[in-house]
Order: sequence, then structure tokens, then C-alpha cells
Amino acid sequence: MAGVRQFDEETVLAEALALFWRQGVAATSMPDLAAATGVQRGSLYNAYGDKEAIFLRAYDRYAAGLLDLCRASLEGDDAGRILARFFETIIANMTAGAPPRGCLTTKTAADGSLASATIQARLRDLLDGMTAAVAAALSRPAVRRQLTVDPAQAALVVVTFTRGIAVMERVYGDRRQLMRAAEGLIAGLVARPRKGRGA
Amino acid sequence: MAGVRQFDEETVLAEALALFWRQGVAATSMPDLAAATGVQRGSLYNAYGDKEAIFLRAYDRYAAGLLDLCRASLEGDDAGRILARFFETIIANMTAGAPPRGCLTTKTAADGSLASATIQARLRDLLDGMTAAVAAALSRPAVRRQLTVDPAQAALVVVTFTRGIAVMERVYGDRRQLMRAAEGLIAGLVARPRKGRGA
DNA sequence: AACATTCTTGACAATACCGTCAAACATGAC
DNA sequence: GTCATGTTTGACGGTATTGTCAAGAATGTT
Repeated sequence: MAGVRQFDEETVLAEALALFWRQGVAATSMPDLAAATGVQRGSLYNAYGDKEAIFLRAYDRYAAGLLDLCRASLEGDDAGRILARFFETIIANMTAGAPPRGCLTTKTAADGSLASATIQARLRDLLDGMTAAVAAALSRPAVRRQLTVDPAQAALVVVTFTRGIAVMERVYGDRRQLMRAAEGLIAGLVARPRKGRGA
Repeated sequence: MAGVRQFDEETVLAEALALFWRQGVAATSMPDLAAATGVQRGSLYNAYGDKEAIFLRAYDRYAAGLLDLCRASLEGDDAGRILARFFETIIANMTAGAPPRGCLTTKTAADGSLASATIQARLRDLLDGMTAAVAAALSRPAVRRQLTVDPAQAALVVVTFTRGIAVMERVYGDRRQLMRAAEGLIAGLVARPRKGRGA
């Protein structure tokens, strides 16, 4: 096969992701992407077709990475600790960067990009995956016993709450507030939030 | 005073609000507003200056109305009922319209309009007001006793959760899921969610 | 080394939005 | 009825984005 792609797709998608994350999908134009990636607009059109296609590729990587982080944070048998670590992960993800980038999924969900059913489906996929991961963790017998709500519903509550945290981050930009909110939710969901201090 | 405004400001702001709500602030242009309100673009510039000014005026009305609805829903002494009615109000607000418009505050928060500190401040004002209203309701002694978390923190959790519901509405568009999520949260925050059925 | 294939480049036309402004207009004040 | 005042109108120049395309460039194949 001759006529070979001159740019490194990994790099381009990473730069594109960074831009989408920072600016939001709707606010990012093809010229923006061209400038950020160093690839000419015409080449991007040729390689991917349109902005949505680029976004979908970038988002898939993002989603996979985030899901891995979430799953890793959900190990253990102490419900309070599991959830605290999970929310820490989520909050770290959305407060990273300067200024903080916020949560890509949430920004995308609210910025009109959902006119595309394909994008909506991808966002749903990530949230479904996240819900499943949380539900699995909360369903472990040792964990389940500590909950005030059954695991499936608790998982829905937790994932919904992560979305709320993402919005609050945008509006208040106060990391501590997010932690306090998460802590409050955990207190409600776990039977004995504070038995001692350490283990 | 001669040279008098030819359009009805109430009507114009109502139409503008409807458009912002449906399309999102960032996705709404001055020509869009002109078309929707029937007022020429030049007149809008003359009367208000720019899109942001129009949005702020429309949003203030929206915020005031929504806050009133929220406060009204928070009366009573049964924590579970109060919260259920509050979430019903919130969910009704964001699932109204065909297709549902979602939550204006949340859409605005995530669509890049927060580049404007003024807009961010207004969103914060509404959420502050909502948090205060919920905190006040949850602080009533009879209510407070039923909670698993102290009122101030519970209010933060509740308001954060409303933002999460708004995002979930965008992604899933499933009213029942929102109700189930809210119900789950209430179960966690209220000590005895189900003692009987009625009072 | 020559070729075929695919990518890249720069430019094009089409469309849309913004902010402004001068001229025309309508209205309340006198 | 006349005037002063603020509004409305339509148009202008400037800028930006989109999607396409023909010509040039690069590379694997033979």
C-alpha cells in the first residue's frame, strides 16, 4: 500500500482529546483541531470525514482509560473506603489541568452534541460501564451488608452523583466542596460511616 | 420621553428564554433570537447590547420562578415526602417540553458559557438559593431528626444530586430512571424511608 | 527505477455570524 | 402641529467555518 498517512494517529487523537476536553466538543472547530494537531484541515477531512468521527475516536480512548481507573478504585471490602476512593478518582479526573478541564462526558452531554444519537450512545456506554462497575463492587456480600440501599439502586445513585459533581465543579470550581458532597453521599449510603478513623 | 420601544419586553424575554433553554446559550445566535422574537437584530443590539445581556435578563426570570417552585415543594415535616416532592419538581422542570428541554442551568454550566464570570455568578446564585432553601427545610427540628446526615451537608448532597439528574436526563432521557435515582438517594438520606405508606 | 496509490496542501465558493451605522420612523413633550 | 428623542430598519465590512477539489508529494510495490 502506497500513499501513507504522514501523521501519527496516536498523537493526533491525544491532542484532539485534549482540545475537546478543554473547549468542549461544540465549541471546537476543524481549524482548531488542525492548529492543535499540526495536521492540515484537508487531511483531517480526508482521514476521518468530520469532527464527530474524530471526537468518537478520541472519546473511546478516554472512556476506556477512565473506566479502568474507576474499576481499579473499586477494589476492597470496606464500602466507605471503596466509595471514597471512587469519588476521589472521579474528582481527580475532572479537576486535573489548569484551569481544570471538568468532565468531558458531562460537558459533551450538555453542550448540544447530543443532537448526534451516536455520541449520545457513546456517553451512555461509558455511564453504563461505570454503573456496572460500581454495582459489581457494591454487590460483593461483605460490601452489600454495609449499604443502606440495595446495590443496583445505590450504583445508580452513585453514578448520577458523579454527574452532579461534574456540574458543581463547573459552577463553583471548589474541589473541597466536591469532596464534602461526596462524603455526605457516602455517609447516607453506608450504614456506619465513622466507626473510628483509620481502618 | 419620545422614541419608545416598539416591542413587548416580557414577550421577547420569554421567547428568548425558550430558545436558550431549547438550544443552549452557546448554540443560540443573535439571528436566532431575532427570528424567534420577531425583533430585528439591530434592535436587540440597541436595546440590550449583546447576547449575554439578553440571556442574563431571561435567566433571572427563570431562576426566580424555579426557586419559587422549589421553596413551595419543600414544605412539610416528613423528610422523605419533602425530598420526594422537591425532586419531582426538579424532574418536572427538566423533562417538560417535547422534546424535553433539560435543565437550563446545567446546560449553561457545561456549554462553555462559563467563560463569562457574570453568567457563572448567576448560576451560582441559583444553586446557592436552592441549597439554602433545602437546608432550611431540612433544618426544621422535626425534619432534622429523620436525617442520616446533618442538614447543611445533606442540602449540598441534594443540590449536587439535582445536577446529576439533569445530566442523566440528557444522556438517557428516561424519566423513570431519574425518579428511581432520586428515590435511592432519599432512602440513603432519610433514616426510615418506609415505615408505612401514607403519613 | 518506474509506477500506482494514497495522502497532503493550499485554495475556492458558500454560508453564517458579528458589530456598527446612517437614514427612516414613531412617539411623547411642548 | 412641531420638535426632540430614542427606536427601527436594512445594509455594510470584517471575520470565521464548512466541505470540496485539483495539483503536488510521498511511499510501498513491482
